[in-house]
Amino acid sequence: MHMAPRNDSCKSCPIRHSAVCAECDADELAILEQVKSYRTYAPGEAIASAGEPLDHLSSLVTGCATMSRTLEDGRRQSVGLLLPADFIGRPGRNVSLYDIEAVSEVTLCRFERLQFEKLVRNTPHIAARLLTMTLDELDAAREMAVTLGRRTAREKIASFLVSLARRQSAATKLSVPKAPVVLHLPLSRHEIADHLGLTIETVSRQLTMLRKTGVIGMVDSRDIAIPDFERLQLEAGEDDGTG
Amino acid sequence: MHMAPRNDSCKSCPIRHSAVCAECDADELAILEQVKSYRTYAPGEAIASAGEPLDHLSSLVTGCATMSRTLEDGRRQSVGLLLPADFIGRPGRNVSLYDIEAVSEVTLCRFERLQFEKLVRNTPHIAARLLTMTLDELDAAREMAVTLGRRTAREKIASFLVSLARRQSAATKLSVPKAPVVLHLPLSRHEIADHLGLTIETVSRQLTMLRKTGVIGMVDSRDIAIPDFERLQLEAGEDDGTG
DNA sequence: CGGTTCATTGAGCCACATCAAGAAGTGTGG
DNA sequence: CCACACTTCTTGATGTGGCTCAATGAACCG
Repeated sequence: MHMAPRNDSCKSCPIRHSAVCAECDADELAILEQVKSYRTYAPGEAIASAGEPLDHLSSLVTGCATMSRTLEDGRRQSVGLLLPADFIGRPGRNVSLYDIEAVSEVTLCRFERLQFEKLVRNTPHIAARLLTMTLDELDAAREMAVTLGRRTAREKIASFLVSLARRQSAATKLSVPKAPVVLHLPLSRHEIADHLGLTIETVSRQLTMLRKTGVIGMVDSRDIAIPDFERLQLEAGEDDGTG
Repeated sequence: MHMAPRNDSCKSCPIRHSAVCAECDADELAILEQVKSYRTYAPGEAIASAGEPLDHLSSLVTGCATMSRTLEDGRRQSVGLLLPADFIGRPGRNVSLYDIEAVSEVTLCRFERLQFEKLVRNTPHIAARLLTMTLDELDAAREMAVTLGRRTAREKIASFLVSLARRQSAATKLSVPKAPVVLHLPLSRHEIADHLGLTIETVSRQLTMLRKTGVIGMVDSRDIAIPDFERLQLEAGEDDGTG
């Protein structure tokens, strides 16, 4: 629970143009500068817990986190993978419905809840951006539901790799990853399993199946080579709705 | 594809206080009155199709619809059950990502897309309400992900009944359904199966299991009696995140 | 009445879970 | 530098929840 970098300028912020502040002009940014604060979390550290108060709203600046629910008997399901620019928390609610856990070292750009809610009310650029981001998350959550409900283990793994590759290349401005060569997995097998509603053993087995059939290559257990992205999409049983 | 009631007054609208217009004042309502139009759909009729243009945004006024995706080989997964007050369509996108299908006779209160987007920009009460509703849908979609990914068939069925009972009693202002006695299922076995990532046979079997163990009673195949709501919640493996 | 659709029930099977055992990496202390 | 513990990943053997296939029943309708 260490405080992080003194307030860096928003101008040099890596998520300046993709986070909730993306549409803000210079004046609005100046206000954000005044009320924001950074905080970092170590890998494995809890950022929020289901049912507990969450009195800051934040943007994830660097690192990776998961959002999950654990049932009484220990079954866990991830409901979202948080990457840079993703927003954490819900304006209008001071309790988290999910556990949010840092997977790698995470830096958040935080706003005190009441202050941020006031900003949302008074800053149309923030409200509009927040709406757009929430709608995008909703699409992603529904896509997840299709995967969890109807895809096979193999398709789930392939889908996961595809969506990860897409998000990674979106961050580097290539909307269609032509040859991302190698994809780094931010999650362990266990975390992937929880994300896809599988067990670690099934995740491991399906990854080796994909490797043995040449769909992917494995540099090491966390780095996946994708020689043919379209073939991977095919394995994912993708149906992007444009049919 | 028949046009529905001439423009009824918003004042007598059944979803006046729960739809996207809920927070509007009299002046704002007057504007909505001018640009809205009603349309009804027969049971089974398509309201939108995945990948096809959707040039109206609407509120569902009466009836019930599903939102789903069908994969090439016919596997179908519902990603949402649309009931009165629910919003259909996404501002800023003119294509639907999902099939939306009337399950019963449906009446929509529709707005032409560009007009509505302008309203969102210029009417904070609408923008704020839309954000709140979108955040609620996001919570629901994530809850769905937990159910699809980690609950057993029996728990899925019980969860579904619980959430249906909650939504039904929310519509009638009781936040905790004390004894809703009998719950009407708006969906067929097939539609329930697609909603829960199961087959019709499993849905049928689990319903009879719940009946045989006394958790529910069946008036007929579409009407379920719930003698003890808490017991049903227990069967659902509910973990509402509050502790 | 037959035809059609929807729900239930049974028998058998299979994809994925569970249980169990290595293997490979990583960090710590001597 | 190695020995050891510990964690993560892989692989194999076996079990099972829910799917598939198939038949029957029940409601509706022309």
